[in-house]
Amino acid sequence: MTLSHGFYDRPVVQVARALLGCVVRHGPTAGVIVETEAYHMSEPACHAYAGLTARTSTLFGPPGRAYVYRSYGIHALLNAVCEPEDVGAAVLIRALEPLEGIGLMRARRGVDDLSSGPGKLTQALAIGLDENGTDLTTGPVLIEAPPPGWTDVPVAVSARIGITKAAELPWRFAVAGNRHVSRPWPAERSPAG
DNA sequence: CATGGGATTGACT
DNA sequence: GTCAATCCCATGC
Repeated sequence: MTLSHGFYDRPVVQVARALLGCVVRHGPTAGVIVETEAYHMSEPACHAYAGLTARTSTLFGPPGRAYVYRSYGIHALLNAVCEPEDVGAAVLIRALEPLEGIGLMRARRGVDDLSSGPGKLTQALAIGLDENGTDLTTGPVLIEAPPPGWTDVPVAVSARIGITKAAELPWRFAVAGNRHVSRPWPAERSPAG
């Protein structure tokens, strides 16, 4: 079942956590979200921190839309816009566990590592800048509720990756123990050290 | 109009 | 571990 706009009209950190186990679908290809990060206009790592510009207009738009942008001139990264209109916030989809259309995804990628990273999953699902601003409840890119077996998954939390500002915020979420995450999960601190 | 930086990935040492 | 590739956009003159 496709998620409603109301799902996204909540604090972005809450949505980032709730998206774990949900399904991203684009045409014949689909995958289960196993890693996310939250971004909010109140902290400098978020593109919306600079205010409303041509680039960030999608972030400040209504919740439930896709924010797709180009990173390092090479990769397209997929986000889900959250919180009410005029609040710049989004959840970055960082990793998927392949679910449907795996053969097509492998053909697009050319390797066996299909979607364990934000730039990889957009290539596997053929999501590009054309999808920026499209509605995640009507497509072409859809996000659906967790399938059987993916509800109430155990959640691991850590700091966000690959940023230089506000890097200390614990706004990265993943399905605990899942092997499709983008980078090795930080070892949990044990009493023995 | 010129310049600088970035929420990444892949290849190489 | 280190480093280059490469496009869009924000900023400054």
